[in-house]
Amino acid sequence: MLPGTLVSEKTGYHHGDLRAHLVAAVRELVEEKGFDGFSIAEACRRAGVSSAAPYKHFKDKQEILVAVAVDGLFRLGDRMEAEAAKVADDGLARVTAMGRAYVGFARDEPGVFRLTFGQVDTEDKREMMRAVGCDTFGILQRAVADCLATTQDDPVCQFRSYMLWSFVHGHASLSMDGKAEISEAPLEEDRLLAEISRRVLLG
Amino acid sequence: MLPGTLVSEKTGYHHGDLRAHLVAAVRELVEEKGFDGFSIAEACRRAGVSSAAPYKHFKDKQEILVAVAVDGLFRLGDRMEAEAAKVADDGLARVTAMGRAYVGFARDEPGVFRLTFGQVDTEDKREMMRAVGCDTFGILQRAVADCLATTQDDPVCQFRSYMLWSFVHGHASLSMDGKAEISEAPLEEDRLLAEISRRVLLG
DNA sequence: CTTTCAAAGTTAGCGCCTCTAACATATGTT
DNA sequence: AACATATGTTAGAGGCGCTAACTTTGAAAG
Repeated sequence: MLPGTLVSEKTGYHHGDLRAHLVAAVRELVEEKGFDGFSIAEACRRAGVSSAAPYKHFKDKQEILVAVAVDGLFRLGDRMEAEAAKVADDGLARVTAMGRAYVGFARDEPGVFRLTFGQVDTEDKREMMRAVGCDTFGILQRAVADCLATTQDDPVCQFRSYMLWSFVHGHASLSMDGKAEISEAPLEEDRLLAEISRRVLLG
Repeated sequence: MLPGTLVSEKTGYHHGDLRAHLVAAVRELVEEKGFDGFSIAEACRRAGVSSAAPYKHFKDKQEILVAVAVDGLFRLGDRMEAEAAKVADDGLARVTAMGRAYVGFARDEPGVFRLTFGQVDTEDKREMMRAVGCDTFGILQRAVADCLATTQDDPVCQFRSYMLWSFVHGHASLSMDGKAEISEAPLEEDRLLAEISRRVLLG
């Protein structure tokens, strides 16, 4: 079965697709209770299995969280591409749209966002997150290369892509839980994102 | 006694200054094990008291973490001011120096940094963090106002201060655990920070 | 100097959590 | 049909957060 298709109901003893259901349950719980403060046990109750079941699919709690984080990273990438596809064929506008998608994701799923960009303990999982993160960052890099009329491996493109990423990631993190309101400036988000893109890409 | 002076040894039954010792122990543990994955119980062992002792000083675990976060925010502010004081009387250079201090703090104390800018559950504690965060952000705002030859309450100053904060916060977060290396560009940090200040303040 | 009392420790223990071991049941291959 | 494997189960060890009830201590009040 394709991963991520939550179709099968529990067929008596076996669950059907516990792995995906668990990831979904944990995702919900991470949003509801924060990514500390939730428990695997509760996700099990929600998925209708015993609290030992997850360990047939995951080594430990950390591995489940990584699965949720990877899933989140993919959805973030999809959202960026979708938002960029909506706007006209203008490089700058597309980059701005990606920023909007990024911030929107952080605001819609703060728990997953924090998980995705939080720490990972073990080395192999860090490597996995790095690989998937690389793909997602590549989406932005392509748009920037397009905008600057250069290639993705151009150091200038990479430098500016990273600047954009920093900017948007920072704003997303700060605005997520109201820290942006420390600055009393009335923050029109669209203006901010457009300004950011302009200053980085055309400066 | 001044807060933060960890002098008194345990005098038989009473500890002397358990509150400060606990905060220090938790700070260490948050660095060692991450801010999930550590336990109050372990901090107690390290401070040489029973696992029930903390609850004479703090309502719950969350309140201890807030204390560590607030402490971290103060130290971040101090570090920013110290780094800025080192450089010549040039507004732009000072802002850059503050960025360097911010990123340095994140790299030296990633656990505390994540804690400080992570979520807080209860409303009153969120309010406390907001107040202290406001003070710290004010340090940057003053430097920016100086640089733009305007006042702190000027909307332009606030807008640009926030842009700087986003930028630096984003870079700090991403570089902390190697996510910056996703971009393969050789990142000379000083150049990056200088570029950021320039683009935001002079753009 | 004694008495008293609040502050700040202690032990005991409940309920919940993570994770393991041993056992049970379904599925699919030969 | 028989077996192997994957994926469930229950039982339970060990750890943690937090509370209740008790104890020690230092210091203020008489």
